[in-house]
Amino acid sequence: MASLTEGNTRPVRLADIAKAAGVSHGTASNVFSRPEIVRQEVRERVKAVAEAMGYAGPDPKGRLLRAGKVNAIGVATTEPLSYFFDDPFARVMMSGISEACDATGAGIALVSAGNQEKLAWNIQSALVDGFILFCIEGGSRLVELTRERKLPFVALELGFHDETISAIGVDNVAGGRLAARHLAELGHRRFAVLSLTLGEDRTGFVTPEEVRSAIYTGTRDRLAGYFEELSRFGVDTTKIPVFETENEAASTRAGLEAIFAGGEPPTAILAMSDRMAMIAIEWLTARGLAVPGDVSVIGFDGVPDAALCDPPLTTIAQPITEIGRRAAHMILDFDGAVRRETLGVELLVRASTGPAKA
Amino acid sequence: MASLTEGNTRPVRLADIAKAAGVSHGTASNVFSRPEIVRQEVRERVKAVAEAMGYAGPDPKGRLLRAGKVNAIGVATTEPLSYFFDDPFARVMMSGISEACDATGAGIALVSAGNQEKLAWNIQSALVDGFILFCIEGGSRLVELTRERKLPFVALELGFHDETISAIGVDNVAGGRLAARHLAELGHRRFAVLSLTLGEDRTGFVTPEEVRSAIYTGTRDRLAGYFEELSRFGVDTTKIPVFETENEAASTRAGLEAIFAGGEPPTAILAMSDRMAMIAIEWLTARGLAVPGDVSVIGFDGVPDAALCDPPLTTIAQPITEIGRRAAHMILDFDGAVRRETLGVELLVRASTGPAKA
DNA sequence: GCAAATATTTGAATCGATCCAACGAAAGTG
DNA sequence: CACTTTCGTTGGATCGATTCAAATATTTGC
Repeated sequence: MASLTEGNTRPVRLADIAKAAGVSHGTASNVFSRPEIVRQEVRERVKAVAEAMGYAGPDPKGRLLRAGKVNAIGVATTEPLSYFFDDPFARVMMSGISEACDATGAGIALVSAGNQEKLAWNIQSALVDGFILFCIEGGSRLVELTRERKLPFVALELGFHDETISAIGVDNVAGGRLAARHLAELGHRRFAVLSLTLGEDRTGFVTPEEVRSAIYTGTRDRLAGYFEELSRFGVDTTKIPVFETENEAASTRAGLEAIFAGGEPPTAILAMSDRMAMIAIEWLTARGLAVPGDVSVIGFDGVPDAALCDPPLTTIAQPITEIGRRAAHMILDFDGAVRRETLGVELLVRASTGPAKA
Repeated sequence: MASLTEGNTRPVRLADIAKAAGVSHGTASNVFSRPEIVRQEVRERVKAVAEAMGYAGPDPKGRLLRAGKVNAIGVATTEPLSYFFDDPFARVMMSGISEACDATGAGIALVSAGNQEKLAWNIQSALVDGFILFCIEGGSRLVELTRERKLPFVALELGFHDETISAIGVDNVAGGRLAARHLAELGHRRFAVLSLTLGEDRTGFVTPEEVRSAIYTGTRDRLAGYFEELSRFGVDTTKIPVFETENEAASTRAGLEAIFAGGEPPTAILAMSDRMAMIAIEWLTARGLAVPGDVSVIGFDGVPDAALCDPPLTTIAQPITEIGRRAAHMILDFDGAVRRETLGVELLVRASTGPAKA
């Protein structure tokens, strides 16, 4: 009856099998990891014993310690885990990462955490060979934490001006210019910008000084691109309202309210993400303003949904999948070097932009 | 110069720190894992030494072996990894899983493999505390492989009639009936079915005998639901063409071609997935057939995209997020019991179904 | 000032495998 | 028949931590 009571018996280990089969643990190990070097008779006996004892196969936990390599790359963010499946930008990026991982047989471990403390723990204890960081918000902390693990990592979006870390991003200045030129050439002269965050935990209109001292250089560069190009067309960029949102519905709508509360509403909106752009289109339409009849809207990112909204969104497309693929390869083929890659962007003209109203 | 040559020096271990700081490794370990029980002076000294020597913190690989728990759940499929981010059904499901994992602080490891051999290896070596299996194709092999790991696991969709494994799925018979009744009540009498696979690696029209011997009971049950309900309305179900597809564009279109090649085209299509339903709508529209004017189409799943297509899809909605949540909890709160849960489905009437043409 | 109570530290044991130098046995060679 | 190969097997070392009973140090109480 003892055997019945001890229902919670510990699992059989390789050593147990070895002893029961009367072979050394070295041989038992070989039966599973390099069966070809073990004599057939022995191999079969050991396998039979393993089967009989209910052995689950070599435990990866043990193997891992010896082998050193996990064969998985961690993708980390400060957003909740569902971000990876809900956010269109993240999804396309993950698709690119998946592709590279599939090709090499590596796995993907998703790492995230709501609060700071858990984030630290999760980064510290993730079983991965390297990290890809989604530097959305709280990015600097994420980078610090990851740096301490002393594993290879890449930051997506060259958010911070830190040349010591590997990063992949797009030419934000060029993207900004492309967007601005497109609208300017359509005759627009009154603009408003829906901006991504410039620092942490901020929202609302921003002043030119705040722009200059921005932590997030990605945001700053897009803005710089917009402004540089618009000044060439003689637009007084100091008059352009720039509203910083959290890249979601509530703050974006608040921004639109604020922007359109003024006396001279813009005829074109430069949104720094497709998400904001789509929210803007919805808001404008609901307000009875025609897009692009009354107001033109241009996005940034080039997520698939942007092609499907009504009207289809004109936007600056990033090579999102390619960024993901490259990021994964940077980790998978890590050689110790710090790499910073900047990819090009492309203007995708669809139907949300049109000539300025006369 | 020796120090320069040995650039590839092995990383510092906890034991190195202990020695350098003149404490036992037990104490060194405590400094990191239970700092409160170490005298402040010692704690600070050890931390300083660690910092100076460039210690990356306790290696999770080592910790893991001792601790035994990974604190991550594996989600496995035989599809490529990108399936998790591309497929709408999978995405919603993952969202539910993420939610549960976020709440408990667990991580998610994505496991997949194109070929059989890699699949086996990936399942065997995944560092997880349990598995959630997406039993799409090759599901039975996936289940066998996973069973051998002797870790808790749940199959999504009670695909196989194996009462010994935990599974979560929906009442497919009820779903089939709901769909069939809806169309029958709209006056339809000529149907065609776009079916998910009944066995492995199959495609094309299926005979009633094949239906009876189907491996995938999910598919079989939906079909059974359709047929049971339609017979009540006096429809001769033996005349209904059932075309098995691979749930993607090419084979679905091939099915439609085949179905509409016959003399008496159907006025309503019962699709076993929203994906096929949406492909069908596209195909029909391109062919000049109005939906639902000429042909009504009903789907199955209730993925978000289905609400957005044109016309919005009438479908049988599964509580996808809830399934994901429950699956994750089954692993996270595993108690040794085999659980089989069947959730209800719901008819979502939108615009892709209408009265049969007089 | 001394015993008891409490706070720290130690070091061996453990987690579950893989690797590898060394060794014994069988087979091949001149 | 002695001598080298080849093939299989052995068992100790190692991967990098955590844990815990025992040893030692420090306080506290009287």
